[in-house]
Amino acid sequence: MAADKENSAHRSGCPINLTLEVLGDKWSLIIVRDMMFGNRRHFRELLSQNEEGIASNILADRLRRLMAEGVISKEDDPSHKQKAIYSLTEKGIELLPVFAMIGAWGRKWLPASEALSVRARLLEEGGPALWDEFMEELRVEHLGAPPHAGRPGPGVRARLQAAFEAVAGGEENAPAT
Amino acid sequence: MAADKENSAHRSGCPINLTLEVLGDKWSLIIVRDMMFGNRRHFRELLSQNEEGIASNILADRLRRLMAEGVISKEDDPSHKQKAIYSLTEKGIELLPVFAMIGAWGRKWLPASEALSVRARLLEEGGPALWDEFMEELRVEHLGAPPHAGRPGPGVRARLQAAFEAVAGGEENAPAT
DNA sequence: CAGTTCTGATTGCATCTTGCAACTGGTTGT
DNA sequence: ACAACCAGTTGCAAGATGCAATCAGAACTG
Repeated sequence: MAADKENSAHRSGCPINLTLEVLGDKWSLIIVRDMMFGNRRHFRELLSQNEEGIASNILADRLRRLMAEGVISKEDDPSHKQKAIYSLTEKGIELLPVFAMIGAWGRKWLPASEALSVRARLLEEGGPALWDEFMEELRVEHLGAPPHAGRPGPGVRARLQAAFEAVAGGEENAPAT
Repeated sequence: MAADKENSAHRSGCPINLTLEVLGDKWSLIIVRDMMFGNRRHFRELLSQNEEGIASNILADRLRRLMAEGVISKEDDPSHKQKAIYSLTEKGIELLPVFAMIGAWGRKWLPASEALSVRARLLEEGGPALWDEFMEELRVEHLGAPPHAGRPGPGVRARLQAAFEAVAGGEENAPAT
């Protein structure tokens, strides 16, 4: 049923337009963000731990669309017959630079909260080198790629999370790890 | 001017979420794209020369929202008592890196047409240096900033347009200058 | 100076999308 | 057996979108 992906008559062949046709709504990128930076992989995690309060039918619909577009994938959780694990594909992982730029713009021009801006700031300051390191990490976690040798210490997400908690600790309840 | 920007009860203070609340729909970025890369400054130009066929009521609504958010501004055209000129603000101009990243992703992962991908490719290859040059150019055109001395030859948009026409010339009718 | 065209929009209406709350069928833990 | 948990689905109201027609004022055209 997901075989018909190309026949849906795009508005135009412009790369920006095509991207907007896939991701141009208020929820799709929020879900990818939670998977990427919050490491949420199950339906319930994406539903209940979502900062913005997504509805379950919207979540189900967007997960379906993102799968059809090949941005994420879904497998059975071997430990729980009923649990599904959602993963980013390479196509999804490579949205990281887009997030970095969007985060930088939002941090500069919109009333972003101090705590939630820390990740964006670090990602911006780290530049392409940090993005590459994070993307490598995501490939290990989501695609099962072999881990890079000679890269000890906490991963990029752990570092971003630690920085967030250092700022958020005193002002609000920190979300579960 | 837009004094009531903070009171609209955001879903969350996350920079990515806030950006999506402003630009997360299928048309807003299309309009900014046409203003930025197509140099369209009038309602009619944005309406009739739009590749994707935006409806006039949607265009009017989005122009209103983008103005309320401070991404664009509107002035009277002195030559025509009825014409309005829309301009990018600094906030709007600084969306360029976001476009560059979105364009790069769309070009790589979606079925973008050859001709319409050329601009995205050049923007990607040019990197931050080219983006800065283009943003300076936009500041001159849209904000009335003094032009940089010692930068002769065609501007960035003209170069992107020339590259587009070189590819599109043989396969389709080129849009009017 | 009448008629046509051009300007930036607005209106009505049908259809698609979104949001909320309740609910389902099955699984797991006690 | 029973409650809690899992990934969703369903029904319905409200809002957003798309299309075509229309509008009023300003500007060219003869």
